[in-house]
Amino acid sequence: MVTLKQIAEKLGISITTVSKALKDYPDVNKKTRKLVRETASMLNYKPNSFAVNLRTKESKTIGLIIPVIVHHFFSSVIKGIIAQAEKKGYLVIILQSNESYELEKKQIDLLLSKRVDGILISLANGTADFKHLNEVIENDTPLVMFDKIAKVVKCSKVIIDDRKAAYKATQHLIDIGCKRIAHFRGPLLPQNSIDRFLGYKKALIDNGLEYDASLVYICECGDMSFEEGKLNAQKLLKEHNDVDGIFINTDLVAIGAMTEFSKQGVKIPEDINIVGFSNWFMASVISPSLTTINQPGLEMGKNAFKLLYKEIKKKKKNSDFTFKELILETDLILRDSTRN
Amino acid sequence: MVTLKQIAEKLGISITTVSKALKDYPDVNKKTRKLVRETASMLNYKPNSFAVNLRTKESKTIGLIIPVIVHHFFSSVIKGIIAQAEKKGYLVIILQSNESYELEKKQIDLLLSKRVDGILISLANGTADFKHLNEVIENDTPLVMFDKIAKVVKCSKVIIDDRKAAYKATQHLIDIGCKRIAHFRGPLLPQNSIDRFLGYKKALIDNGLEYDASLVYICECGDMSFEEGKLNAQKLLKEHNDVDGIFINTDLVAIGAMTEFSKQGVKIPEDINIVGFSNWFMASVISPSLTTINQPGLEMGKNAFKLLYKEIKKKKKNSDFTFKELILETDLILRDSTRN
DNA sequence: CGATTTACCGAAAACGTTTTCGATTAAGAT
DNA sequence: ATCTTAATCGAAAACGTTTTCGGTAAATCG
Repeated sequence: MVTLKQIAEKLGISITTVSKALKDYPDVNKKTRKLVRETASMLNYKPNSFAVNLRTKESKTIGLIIPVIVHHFFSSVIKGIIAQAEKKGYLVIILQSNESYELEKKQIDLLLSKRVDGILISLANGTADFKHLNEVIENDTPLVMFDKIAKVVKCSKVIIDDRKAAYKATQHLIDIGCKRIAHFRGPLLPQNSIDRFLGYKKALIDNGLEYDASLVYICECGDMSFEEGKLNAQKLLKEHNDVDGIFINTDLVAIGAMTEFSKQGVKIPEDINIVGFSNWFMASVISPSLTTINQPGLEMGKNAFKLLYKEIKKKKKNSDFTFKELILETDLILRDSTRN
Repeated sequence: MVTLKQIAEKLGISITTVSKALKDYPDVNKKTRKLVRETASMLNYKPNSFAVNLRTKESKTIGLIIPVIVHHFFSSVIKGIIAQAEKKGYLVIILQSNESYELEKKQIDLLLSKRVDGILISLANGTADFKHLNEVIENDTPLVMFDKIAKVVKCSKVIIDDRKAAYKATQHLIDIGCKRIAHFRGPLLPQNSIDRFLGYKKALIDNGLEYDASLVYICECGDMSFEEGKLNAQKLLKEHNDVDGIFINTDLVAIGAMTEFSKQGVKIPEDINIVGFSNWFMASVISPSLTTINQPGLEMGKNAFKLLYKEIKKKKKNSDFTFKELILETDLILRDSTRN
């Protein structure tokens, strides 16, 4: 591997001058600059990034912690982040927390010890304690959270208005005439889950419908899944035969439920109307296609990186920075799982 | 940020001793070792990885270049790689080539200049030139390719036997009585596409069926997609009314085709039997569910990293290394899109 | 008791940059 | 001829670690 020193020796000048020439410093002769550049590219010189990192105290690398990777929404977010980061010359290290708080903690530590320039995170469902995140902030490492966030932590965030979106979804069910609307809410903890539930509840009450807690199905299992949808559908059919609409926390669960319903001869949307959440690609492809809320993963990823980037820049200039909370718009996408 | 120097000063000993104590060198007194460890953790010391990298000439980081991220198979591969890497203390930087040869080239350069310890890559559909890959090898950076590989390049590889799998898929169509079997082969270039086509062709010939080139549909567009399936299905219906089976290059295209068929009143599997490829999760969920070939993404990712890791280790020890080509098993998964 | 071994410690070089601060020379001004 | 200014270069420190190689003192041995 060729170094500045080798170029310097070959040209009979100092390392300093070579370094400055390559960075186009005005205090080196234009002819020398040209000469240096030429021999550098001739020798295929590439700066040793380890040395550069050490000297400049930055690695042009950020860390990303995400609950799951094999997931339409999250992989879209990843794509958005990587695309935006590449534009600004940043690389991204990806870690999967697997919805585990313990792993998440370790991974934060790992990233801090690697001295990444910033951290992007979407929380695991289980994290209720935020010491590790505050450690990042105390460490003076820029941090931005997206989608699954903790409101308490003082950092920038990019989210959707889950409550509003859930309200919109439920309102749609009411508008098309549903009277008994159930809700599959998924796990208890994450803020999204809570907010979507609250939006659902508020829509019912605002429209003069009774809120019945027995119509809300919680997921005991750790991860949202197809199976969960099937199980909840089975339970629902046993316990309530008057339900005519369901607002379901996430598309995959909705698809599981639909599979179970069609297996048991329950017609969608004739017998039960279903609205999902996220707009997975799959939702447009199954039959009947699934009415759902569009969750803009790509945009979320891009914006999360943009916020992080701003903070990194500010930190470098030592100017102070105020946290932003960005709320992205969502749309209700009408399809065949709800009647018009 | 606390450094070795600060610990040394606090304890009145040398930097050397502190460093050695933290690495449990036998030539430092056990009491000193303990003392150093304690004050280090008290001061929350974390080694400066920039300095460590520079000194040890390794970053414990590998690069991964992948054509697309939002993709069931590829995101599974990513998960496998990350999981395995984490076990061995490696981090992974992910880049998306977006099926573009130009981008792929730039990204290779980027990773080399970042001095990653190794590179994992699945080729873009368009890459027919392999200079950039040979550059990696000349650079003495361990390289392993997976799934979309170039046979010519001298490095380790992990793949499936696309030809055999395609043969198996086509044989299944023949076994259930299909006489006119079409093939949607996707783009021309990548090796997988070629091999799957060859497997399809060989199965026909081995079974005494005529190979008809007009039954093979190529994709003009760059990326395999749902739309491509629809388009090909439309064309097929116009051009050939006697086709009773199709082997389709990838599940997403198959699902697009099925959507078009059911829209046009063609019944599956009664009128046309369909076999896909990859076993996307979606394939099990749509109706009718899709018979397909199981492509073990997670395993592929894990094994790709394992091979890379071995090579990295060997390189460190300066012992020589022979490239391995790992071929993973695939299964035909019978579902409702083919009759039994 | 002198010689050898053992246990423990530290000085210093090295990794390859970046950047500050002088130094030198030549040109221009007086 | 002297002084100022501009143009061009380089020495050296610094970033924080790892590791080699000696050095000292105490312990062991003959």
